[in-house]
Amino acid sequence: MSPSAEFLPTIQALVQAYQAFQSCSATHVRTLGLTSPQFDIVATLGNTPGMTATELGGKTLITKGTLTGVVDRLVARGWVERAAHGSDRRCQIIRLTPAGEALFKQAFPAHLAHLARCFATTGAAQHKRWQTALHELAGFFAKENA
Amino acid sequence: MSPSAEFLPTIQALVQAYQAFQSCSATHVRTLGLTSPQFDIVATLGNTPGMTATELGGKTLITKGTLTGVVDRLVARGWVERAAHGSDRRCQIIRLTPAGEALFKQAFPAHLAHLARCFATTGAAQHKRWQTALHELAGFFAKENA
DNA sequence: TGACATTTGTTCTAACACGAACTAAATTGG
DNA sequence: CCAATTTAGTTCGTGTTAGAACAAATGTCA
Repeated sequence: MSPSAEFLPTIQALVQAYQAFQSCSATHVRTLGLTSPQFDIVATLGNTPGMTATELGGKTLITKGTLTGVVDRLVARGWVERAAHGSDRRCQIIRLTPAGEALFKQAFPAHLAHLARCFATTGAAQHKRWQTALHELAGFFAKENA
Repeated sequence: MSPSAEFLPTIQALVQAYQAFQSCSATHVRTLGLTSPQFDIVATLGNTPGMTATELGGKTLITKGTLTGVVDRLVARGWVERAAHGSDRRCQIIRLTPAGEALFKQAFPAHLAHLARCFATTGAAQHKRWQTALHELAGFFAKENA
């Protein structure tokens, strides 16, 4: 059947690692009153003057169609606002409100600390190895899309 | 700000690798007329006598609440059926219909071949390294959940 | 300048995702 | 044997997701 399929365990491991991270991260983020994508956006906008939706989508890996809805909900909660772009009337600047800034200053370090606990016993060398492996792996999939 | 945060690039790389895979895989699966979870279920049920929903959810990493809906849609398309469990009336056996078997025999090798093309230039040693790295990584997140 | 193409963000549809609440069936303890 | 608990699967509410179609604004180029 399958010629060799030695790559299947790799894929399985990738999915498992991702889901384990997602579960660990999302569960904690929810205790802060946010969903994962919402946290992602607040974290990306923190300590910046704001950015366009396209730029924000690029950094957070959220599709533009999805981004509209996520930002809508953040706007509804008063953490984010849409402002006009100076020169391009198609664009908007999406940025944190003061309430959003306050949320960022509280939630971001809290979540960072949570993640740091997962990696308490790891060193820089291990991270380098992981990052190398993951970048290689991503490259093989990206290659197909081009 | 952040104490060290040397783990952030690792997480970023993990998310990127996963999304690259998802995108590459889902795009191809869609050309076969299936969504990713649907393919996952058909692939899991292929060459088996069927299994309970709990078992199926465990293998595919799909939550039971989600599984109901995905299986519903597969049943509606005539690829999957729910049968009574012999001894436990709470359980059902979820299994492929003949049409589902036919789909499996066609779609599974096709998708495997697509993935194999991504990894055409890799060897067993590289897969071993990747799998080791990913299992380590997953372990650090799973540890937190326990 | 003016037709054409590109870019930006929204809307729409279908599907997935997760937790929580729920029903029914089985299991356990006393 | 029966009450209390556990397990299996569905339903529900909210939110995310991707892709396609769309309108408005901008850019290109002859």
